Amino acid sequence: MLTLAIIREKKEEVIQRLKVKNFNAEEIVTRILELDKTRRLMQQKQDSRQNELNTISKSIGLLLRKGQKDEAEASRRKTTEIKEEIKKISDQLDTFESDLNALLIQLPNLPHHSVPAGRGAGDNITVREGGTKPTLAENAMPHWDLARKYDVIDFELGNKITGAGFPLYKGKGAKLQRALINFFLDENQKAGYTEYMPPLMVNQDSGYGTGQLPDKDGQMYYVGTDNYYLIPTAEVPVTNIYRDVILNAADFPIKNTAYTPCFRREAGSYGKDVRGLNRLHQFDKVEIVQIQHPGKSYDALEEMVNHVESLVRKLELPYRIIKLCGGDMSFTSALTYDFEVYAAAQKRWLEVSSVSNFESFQANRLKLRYKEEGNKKPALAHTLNGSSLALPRIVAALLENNQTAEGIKLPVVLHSYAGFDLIS
RNA sequence: GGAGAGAUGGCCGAGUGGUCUAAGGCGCACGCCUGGAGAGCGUGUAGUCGCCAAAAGUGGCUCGCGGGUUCGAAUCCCGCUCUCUCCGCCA
Repeated sequence: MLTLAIIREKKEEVIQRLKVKNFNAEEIVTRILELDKTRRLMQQKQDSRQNELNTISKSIGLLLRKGQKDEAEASRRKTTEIKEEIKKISDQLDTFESDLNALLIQLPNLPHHSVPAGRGAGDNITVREGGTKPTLAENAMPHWDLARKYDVIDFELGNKITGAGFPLYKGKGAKLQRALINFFLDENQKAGYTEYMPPLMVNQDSGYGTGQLPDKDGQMYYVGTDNYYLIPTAEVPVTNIYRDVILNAADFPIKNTAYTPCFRREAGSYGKDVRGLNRLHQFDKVEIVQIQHPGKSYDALEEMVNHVESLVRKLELPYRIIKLCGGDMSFTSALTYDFEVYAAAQKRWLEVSSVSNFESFQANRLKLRYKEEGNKKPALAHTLNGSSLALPRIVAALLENNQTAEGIKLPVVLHSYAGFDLIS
């Protein structure tokens, strides 16, 4: 969430910049500032009364030691009123604080200055494209038909075992998953990322830390017996490593990567969006996370984009990099680049990665800070993450784009990882 | 799942109702000493919300978390979480 400090100091700028995200913050910001002002006044009152009480208590101790019982008794009588007042103020303060917090949580992150205004996907900007779209034969099939033809993914069986959106990979289909995961992790490691294998369920604090809770709890699978959530992305556990942590400036950059299955309820999705591998309830993804010094986070973002681009190029897929407009960006992001690959049989662009800088928005919730040499107070760090990459849509594009009369030809880079070069 | 023990600062560890403003040690930083290093000596060593233009200073809060008792709680009471030991179960 945004810091109170920035709202206090740059009220108008906050309101203006949130308009880029089509968010009218005027009313909330005004109420926040009012509440904040009252809260501070009340705290002053409480602090001074508490100070009085502490002083009296101490003097009672001294009087009793000296044996002056009557004086001690007189002091004790004075405290009743003060205590009542403190109790009253502190109850009010609690209410104000939770009201204030409830409002703060509603404000989305400020978009970076370079983010274009816009309503939705139509206003996004294509930064660059790469690769070449293949020319497919007349009878080219979408990946769900190819998956059946070569018996590599069984959607019906997944349906039987669990339900829709839980495919079952088989034979070379399963091996291809493993190959892609290893390929991505190896590439990430070469780029300086440390590999993690985190828990797949997280507690409420972690869900709150990265922003999935309280608003998007309907998007996560919830294990009520133990009050845990299945992770929708490795971002949640891997970023929460640093919850309530104060780093040294010398610790930057922190670069972590993790492969995990991801679980998403995807309530409300339907139609061609969910056909085949296009949108699943369980899928595999390799994630990269960086914790950065605020002054370096945008360099890190570019570095991450370039890295993800190198992966897509090695897979020989036609792709485009898109800078999201304000209206299409997530609540928590300050700047996001999406990667899309072209699935030639569906003739659709499929999102395979989303690389974002959250600046201090997540860090504020996480209480993730760092200390600068010579600086007394800790400051919020910046967090970034991106997919590198999400598997199902990559597989969809690989199947569709590389279909030939002989079978599906894998890109060279995967041959050694998969142990085969053709699915037939 | 059953029984028991425990949670104190960066770390170890003392503290069972009132100079706890948390002893002592280790670590770290700085200074003195030294040709240099070490040893030794000295000083400092958290977070957070306020007040103050800011620094300095200063008030409140924080001894796992949340309540309670009391003029006063690290210390007493209740609830929760987590850790450890033993038993049971188990890939």
